[in-house]
Amino acid sequence: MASFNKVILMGNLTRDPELRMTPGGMAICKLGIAVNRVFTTKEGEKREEVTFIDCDAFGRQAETLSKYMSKGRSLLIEGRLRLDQWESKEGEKRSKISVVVENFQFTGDRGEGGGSGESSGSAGGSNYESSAPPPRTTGQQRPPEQDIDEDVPF
Amino acid sequence: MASFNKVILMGNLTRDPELRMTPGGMAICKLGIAVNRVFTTKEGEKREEVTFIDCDAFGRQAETLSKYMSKGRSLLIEGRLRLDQWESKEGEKRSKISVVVENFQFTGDRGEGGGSGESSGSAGGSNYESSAPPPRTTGQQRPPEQDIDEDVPF
Amino acid sequence: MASFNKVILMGNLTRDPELRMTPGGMAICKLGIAVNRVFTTKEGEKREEVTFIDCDAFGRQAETLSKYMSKGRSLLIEGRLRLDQWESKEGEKRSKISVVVENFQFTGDRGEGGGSGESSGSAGGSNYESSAPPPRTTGQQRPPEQDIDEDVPF
Amino acid sequence: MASFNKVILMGNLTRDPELRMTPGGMAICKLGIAVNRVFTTKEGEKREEVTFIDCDAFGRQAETLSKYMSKGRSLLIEGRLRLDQWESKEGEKRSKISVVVENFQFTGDRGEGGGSGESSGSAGGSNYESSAPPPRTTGQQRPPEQDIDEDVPF
DNA sequence: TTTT
DNA sequence: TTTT
Repeated sequence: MASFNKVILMGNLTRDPELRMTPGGMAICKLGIAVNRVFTTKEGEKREEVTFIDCDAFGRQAETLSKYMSKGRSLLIEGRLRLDQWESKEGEKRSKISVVVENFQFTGDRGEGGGSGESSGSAGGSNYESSAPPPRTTGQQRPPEQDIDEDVPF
Repeated sequence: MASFNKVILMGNLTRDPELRMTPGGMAICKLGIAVNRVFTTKEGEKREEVTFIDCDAFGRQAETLSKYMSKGRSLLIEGRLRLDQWESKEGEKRSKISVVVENFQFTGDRGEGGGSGESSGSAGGSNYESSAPPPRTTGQQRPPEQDIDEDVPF
Repeated sequence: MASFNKVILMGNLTRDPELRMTPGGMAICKLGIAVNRVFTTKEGEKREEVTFIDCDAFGRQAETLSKYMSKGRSLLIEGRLRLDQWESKEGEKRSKISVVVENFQFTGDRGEGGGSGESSGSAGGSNYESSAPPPRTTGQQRPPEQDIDEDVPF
Repeated sequence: MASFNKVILMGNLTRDPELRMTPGGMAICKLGIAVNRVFTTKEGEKREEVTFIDCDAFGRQAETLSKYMSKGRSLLIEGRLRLDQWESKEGEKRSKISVVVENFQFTGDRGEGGGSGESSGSAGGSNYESSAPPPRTTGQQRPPEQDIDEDVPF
């Protein structure tokens, strides 16, 4: 029953981010990323293998990504695998693996400096002895409100 | 400037969790975890290397961990490294690396089933075309409120 | 140009492992894993999302997995995403994301104890001052071929 | 008994790499890395938290890192936590957590392009039907010693 | 200070 | 094609 689902990818955007909005008003940013792997075969030839994968970011992360990212840029993504399943019009079952973005880092291959999907929330940790010290962590997606929610997580 | 800090550990608690409270009312759970690594030396001897590391969880995660975990139990932790620095009374600089827990999973070595540090938050992803589709993800620490926060994350 | 491709999954096998052999004599183990995610919607309903994903292990790891794993068992996998692309007989482009296993851990939901994809290699680290100190790490999944190549890795 | 120990860090070197040699002739590269985390406190102040951590790489990886890295450069490291324990001359027990490097990627904050700790080994995966199919993966960091051990990994 |  |  225990489960874990973590993906960490660094690569380059294969196209400009696409920002959409759900009927419910949630921003979604659709990204395509290419992750290269260079390796040498047993015979000593150099080869490159590319993994193209689609990623979805949500909420404020979606907005940030669509605002600052563009085709070709380098990005580090942390997220989880998600399986989408549907039926084609011909009635065949189809499915696709993509990545749900949970966190990201701009990585500066073009010298863009390092922005991140992290943000609000306070220190967390070393200084929690101080007066109002809500600990915190991986950002935007974990606002101060996080500990308001009261029900047991399982 | 880009940076990333991710730790994923699975091991056993070396002591019962200790629950504390900050002056500001934030719960902190202090954990000790032992992570074993078995390897075979060049000479063919089997050896075991143990890494003992202290971890801190916060907020509702702290409460859940202290409620359900105990010495010896198996736990999967996701978090980040944190450095604490201080001076000993003798005036020497001291420092210590620990782990700030961002997520966890009970792993059932004793058949305890799988609870998790994940919780509230809605679907996220496949069903975002639906009417009220707030995506969501890694849990407790990312409540629905996550996209309320408006400032740019960097 | 920098890239990174890491997946860490824990879940249950959806079928018995399937062991194959390449023409070149390399063992391949094909696995299907189900990774569950339980979450609570904004409206407070509990839901479960499952990600089914195919994984391939190679060499001695393939043999170990096929020998000790079976449908339903729990497994922790570390690996990388791989994209396979081909054309259907109808001439349509098809592609599929799977996971190449680089390391694994048996996780004991059924009390199976903890075996691992790690093996041979010596200490590495704390004891490297000793006489024969070749450090080592993630083992088994790195077949003999790997150390043939002697030149600079980039 | 199941265990897992994975660290992924991206940051900047705090000093030039230091290359040493063990009595047994194994190269060791000692690195200091600084990982920054920027966050906003509950009160809206921006703060930065830095984690300094020491890392050791071995074998050919050690040589590559010492050859191409220098103070200030950006690096992505994958590895595991290791605990060293000793006694001070005063007889106190001391310990220190560091990181054993298992893989790395040069990350181009200064435009250095992307070298990597990966190397030799062949495709792995998509092309394993071909004649010479040794799959491969995380390379270089796994010195020749690793494949000496032939028995089952647990 | 240490767990399986 | 699907596991707990």
